[in-house]
Amino acid sequence: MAEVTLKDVARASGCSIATVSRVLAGTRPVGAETARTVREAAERLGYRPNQVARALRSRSTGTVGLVLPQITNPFFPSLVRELEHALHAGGRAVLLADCDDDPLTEAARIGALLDRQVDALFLIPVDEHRSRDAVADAAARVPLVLLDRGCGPGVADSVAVDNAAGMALVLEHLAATGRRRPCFVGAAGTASAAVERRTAYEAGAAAFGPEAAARIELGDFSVEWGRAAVDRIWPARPDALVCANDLIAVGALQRLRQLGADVPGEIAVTGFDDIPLAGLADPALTTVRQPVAELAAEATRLLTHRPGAPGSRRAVRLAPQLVIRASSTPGGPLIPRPR
Amino acid sequence: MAEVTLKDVARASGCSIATVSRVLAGTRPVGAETARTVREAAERLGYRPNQVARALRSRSTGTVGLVLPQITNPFFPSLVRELEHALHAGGRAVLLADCDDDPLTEAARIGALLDRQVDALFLIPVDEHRSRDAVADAAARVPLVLLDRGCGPGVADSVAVDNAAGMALVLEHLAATGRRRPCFVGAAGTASAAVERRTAYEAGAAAFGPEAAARIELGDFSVEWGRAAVDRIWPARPDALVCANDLIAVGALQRLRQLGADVPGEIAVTGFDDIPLAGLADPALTTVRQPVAELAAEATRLLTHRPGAPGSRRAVRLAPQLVIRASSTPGGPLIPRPR
DNA sequence: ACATTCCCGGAGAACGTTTTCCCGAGGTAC
DNA sequence: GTACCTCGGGAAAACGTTCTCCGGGAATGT
Repeated sequence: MAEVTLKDVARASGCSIATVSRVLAGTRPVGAETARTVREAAERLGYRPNQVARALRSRSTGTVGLVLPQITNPFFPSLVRELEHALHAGGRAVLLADCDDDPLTEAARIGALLDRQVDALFLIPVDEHRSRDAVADAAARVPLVLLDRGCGPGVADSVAVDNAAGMALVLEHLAATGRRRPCFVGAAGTASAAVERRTAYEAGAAAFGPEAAARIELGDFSVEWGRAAVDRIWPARPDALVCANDLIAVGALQRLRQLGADVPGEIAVTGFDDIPLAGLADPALTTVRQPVAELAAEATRLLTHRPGAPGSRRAVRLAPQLVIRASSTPGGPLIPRPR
Repeated sequence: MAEVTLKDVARASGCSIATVSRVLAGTRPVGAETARTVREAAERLGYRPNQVARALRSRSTGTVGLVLPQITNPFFPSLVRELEHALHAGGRAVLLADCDDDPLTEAARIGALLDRQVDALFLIPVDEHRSRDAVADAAARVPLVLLDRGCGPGVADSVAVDNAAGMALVLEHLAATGRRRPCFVGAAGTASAAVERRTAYEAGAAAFGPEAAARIELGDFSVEWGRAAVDRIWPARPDALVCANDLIAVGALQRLRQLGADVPGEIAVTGFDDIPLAGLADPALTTVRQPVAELAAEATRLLTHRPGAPGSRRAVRLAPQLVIRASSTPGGPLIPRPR
C-alpha cells in the first residue's frame, strides 16, 4: 500500500530505473521483450508515477492556475467547468483561486500559484487597472491568458466574447421587432465589458435616432442596480431596455413587474451573458449567449501554441449568439436567426 | 529573472544551503547575526521557495483536492468559495475537479488528484452508491472529508447540514402560519439529501394529520421537475408546497404563476439550500439556508485534526437556518424567529 | 579484417528542497 | 584537567523522477 516507485518496478522487472522510465514514458525506443516485462511488473505492482518528482525534474507541473474574481458570480461556473474539462482532457490539473473581488487578494493568489510552479495561468482580472501590475508580472513568468475581461493593452493574450457584435445583435433584433425608443442600463467604470457594451450601444443606437444613443444609465453589474435603474428610466417610457448583463436585466424585470409594466408588450428587456438565471426569469430573458465552450477551447489552444514570445499579444474575439426569449417577443419566443 | 534558489541565497549570504533553509523555514535556531544576513540576502534576491521541491522532499504538497459533481449546480459555487478561502488562509492550494455528474469521471479525477499527491481530499460524491468504491479507496490513501452528501456509512468523515432539522424548521413555520395541507415535492433515488429530507418531511408532516405525510411526489432536483410536479399536485389544492430544494421550488413557483395560483395567498412554497436564485424568485422564496461558511470551516478542521485513524469516522451535522421570505408569508416577510 | 554506425541498456547526475549526521568551539561540572 | 553537554554551522543524503552520457554488442560498410 505504500508508494511503489520506479525503483520497485525496476527491481521487480530486473532492469534499471532508467529503462523503466523510458518504457513507461515512451521517451526512447526499448526492446520489445524488456518493454513487456517492465509494463507487466508496473501493472502488477500498481505503479503510479509521482507527479511531484516528475514535475521537479522536468520543470513542468502539468498544472494550470485559474484565477477569478468571484466564483459566486453566476457567469463563471460554466466557464470554470469548460476550462476544467478542457485542461483535464489534456492531462493537466487546475489550481483554483478565488479573489473575493479584491485586487490585493488577486495579487497574493497569483503569487501563491507561481510559487507552486504552475505551467500557465488563466486569469479573469478583478479590475482593469488595479490588476494590471500583478498580471503583467505574472505574464512575464508564465504563459498567461486573460479571459472575459481585459487588463490594458498588450499585457497578455486574451480571449473574450465580441461584446460589440453581441450588442449589435440585440439592437438589430429590437429594431426588427418594431422597437423605437431603446434605453441602455449599463455599468460605470472602466472594466472592458462595461466599456465595450456601452460604446457598442451608443454606436448601434444611432440607428434609432440621435436621442436614443443618449438614453444611458450607468450603475454596476447587479440586480439591485437593475431595480434602481428602472425607477429612473420608466417615467420616460422607453419601449426597450437594453441591459449590460443578465443580473441588471433580472433586476429590471422584477421592478417593472412591481410597477405593473407589461413585458414584453409595453417594453422589451434584454440581457447579456445568458447565465442560468436568464432562462428562469419571468418572462424568460432575451439575452446574448457567450460561447463558453469556445472561450475555453480557444484559451487552452492559446497557451499550448505560445511558448512565450513577449512581442505579440493576441486578442481573440469570439462571436456571441442571440438567444431570443419571451422578454422581447410579444408573440412568444421566435426562432433565433442564423448569423 | 531566472529562478533564484537556496543555493543562490547561500552564496550571496556566504553560508551553507542548510543554514539558509533553517533560517527561512525556522526549523532550528540559528545565530542572530547569520539569520539577519540570510534574510537580507533572500529579500534582496527575491527568493521564493520552490514548492515542488519542497513537496518532494517533505512529502507534503500543501495541496487539497476538491472534487464535485457539477460546478454549475447553483449550490456549489458558494461552498467552493468558502472552502477555497479556508484553505488558502492556511497556505494550502485547491486542485479543482468537476465530475460532470458521472461516477466514472469522478473516479478518474480522484485518481489524477492522488497522483498529484494531494494532502487531502474534499469530495462531494456524485452518487451515494456508485461513488462508494472510488471514495473508499481514496479515503484509505489520504484524509478525505465528504461534503453535503453522504456515501454509505463508515466510508469517510463527513460534514453536512442537518437536513432533518431544516425540514422541521420549515414544517414548524408552515404550521405556525396556519397552513394545514402541506405537500412534499422531493427527489427519488438514494442520495442522502433526497432521503433525509423526504423522511424528515414524513416524520414532521404527521403533525398535520395522517394523510399529509402521504402527499409526496418524487422526481429529481431540477426546475423542470418542479414545474411538472405542480401539474400533478395542484388539483388536490394543498396550501403548502414543501420542496426538497430551491430549484424544484423555483420551478413550482413558475408553474403556479402560469396557472394563476396565488402564492403565498392560496399556497405557500418553500425550498431548501438558499441558493442565490431563491432571493431573486418572485415571490422571493422561503427556504432553509445551509451554513456554508461553517461547513467549510468544519471540513478544514476535520482534516487537520485527523491523521487518518481508520477506526472512527466522524459525521458532523450543522444546524441550518430558516430564511423566511414572501413565498410563505401573505403579509410580507416576517422576522425569522431565533432558534 | 577493421572502422563505423546503430541499438539497447545501465550508471549516475540533476532538479531544489529538507533533514540527518557530524564537527568544532565554548561552556560547565566534577 | 578531563568529561560532557550545548550551540551554531556545514557536508551530504534523500525524495522519485528525467535525461545525459557511456559502453558493449550486433549490424553494416569498405
